[in-house]
Amino acid sequence: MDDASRAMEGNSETVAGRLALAIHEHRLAPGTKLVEDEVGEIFGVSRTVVRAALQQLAHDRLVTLKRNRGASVAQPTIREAREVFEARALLEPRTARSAAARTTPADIARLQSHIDEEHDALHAGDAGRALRLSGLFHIEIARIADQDTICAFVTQLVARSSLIIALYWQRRNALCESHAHHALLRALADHDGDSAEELMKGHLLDLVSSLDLRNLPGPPRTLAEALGR
Amino acid sequence: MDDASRAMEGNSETVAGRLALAIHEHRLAPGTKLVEDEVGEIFGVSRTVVRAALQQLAHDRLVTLKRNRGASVAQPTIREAREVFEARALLEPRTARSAAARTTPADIARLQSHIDEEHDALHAGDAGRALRLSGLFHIEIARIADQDTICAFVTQLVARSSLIIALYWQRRNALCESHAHHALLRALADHDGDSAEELMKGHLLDLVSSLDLRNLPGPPRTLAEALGR
DNA sequence: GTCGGCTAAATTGTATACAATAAGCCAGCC
DNA sequence: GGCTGGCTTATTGTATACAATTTAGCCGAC
Repeated sequence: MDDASRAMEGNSETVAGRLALAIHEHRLAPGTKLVEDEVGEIFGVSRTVVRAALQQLAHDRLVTLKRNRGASVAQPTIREAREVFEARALLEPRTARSAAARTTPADIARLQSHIDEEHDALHAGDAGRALRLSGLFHIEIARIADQDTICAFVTQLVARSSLIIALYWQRRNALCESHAHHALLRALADHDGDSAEELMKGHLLDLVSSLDLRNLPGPPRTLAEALGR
Repeated sequence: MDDASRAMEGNSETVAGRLALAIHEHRLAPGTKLVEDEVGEIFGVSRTVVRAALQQLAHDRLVTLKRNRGASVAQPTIREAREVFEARALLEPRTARSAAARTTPADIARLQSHIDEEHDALHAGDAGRALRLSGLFHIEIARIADQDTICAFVTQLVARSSLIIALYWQRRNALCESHAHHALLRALADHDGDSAEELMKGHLLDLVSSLDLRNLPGPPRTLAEALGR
């Protein structure tokens, strides 16, 4: 707990952002207990601001908050995982279509840099960072569509997806097939709304199919595990 | 500030819920300043819990929170109003379709009671309560679809719609044409997903068209109003 | 008479103290 | 030996105290 790791701005948004980043990059595993005093000492702030940050994260479903029991990194159930991707399926394809009509060269450059950075991170072995950049790609598309409200929803869904991937990832071969993102980039550059919508729809289906959402081995193993032994 | 009006449970969710209800029923107008001490005294809790409640409402965009400047009931811009209804257009029609496949007689009864209560409230002159019940109808449909995640989004969007209606309502004739809701109820009862989706889509379009989202007379009248006089 | 800065009041931001609740632990009992 | 009971500790819930910031009003200078 050296001084370098603390002494940042004391506002709760910074703390929430740092925690969210750690969750997003899979440095904080689902189920990890987040004790207020500990977090506060790490960031050099009091419990007051830590509590505000945790409540913020709980509202985004990144953290589970039980009364008198404290906060933990959320463990989405299989049902919740399905719901998140169903919501994304409703929002993102049509949003990609809207984005295609508004994409500027600057947007293309930014998306391309995301793909490049993701590629670099993957080859550097930093899968967490790659995953986060992959999510940023989706958020960026919602931003290009100039829809703040939908962008906020997508941002939350992408963050929750990161937790879902941490729990239910199965197909370890192609971590984040940037192929799909590259194809999307092309459709956006060509202002081809039809293709963008279809590509996004297919991409999300691919994502879901890369998860193991069949049985219940993940979070609800409290009882099952105890009975199995 | 009699004792009857305070002395409820001191948790922030209760306070947030009470405030949200007041906003939803148009008893708290957009732009109203929410001073922490005042709210705390009204509900008989300390600023700590009031702050938590306000942050919660701010996350739902029902309240605007500016650093060192406090909280106010949000004043959605025209742009935000459009975005909210665009998001609803993406989420609700398809959700109504899903709901139609799962609607039970108990669901029908509950929806019917919402329509009836809305009718009663309207004839009793309680437009605020009618508006809230009208919103509950939409939320109930998302709940029937058994989609907690989408339901949470719809809940937030309905609440924000209430603020938008407070600011931009124009067509005063048919307050909440329960005709549309009644038709939707029929489609759900018949498990007619196609009709439910179409009816919901049309209903949302009607809602938007009943608003005056053209010029900028609403919230940004800070400068315009001053210049006009 | 108006503009500028200065002071005071009000309000929010943060930390800490205390109370309440839950979890862990040891002892005693069946 | 295992279980139950109360005690201890750790952690959260809430209130309050203090610091920082904004806001309003006022006085003085130009």
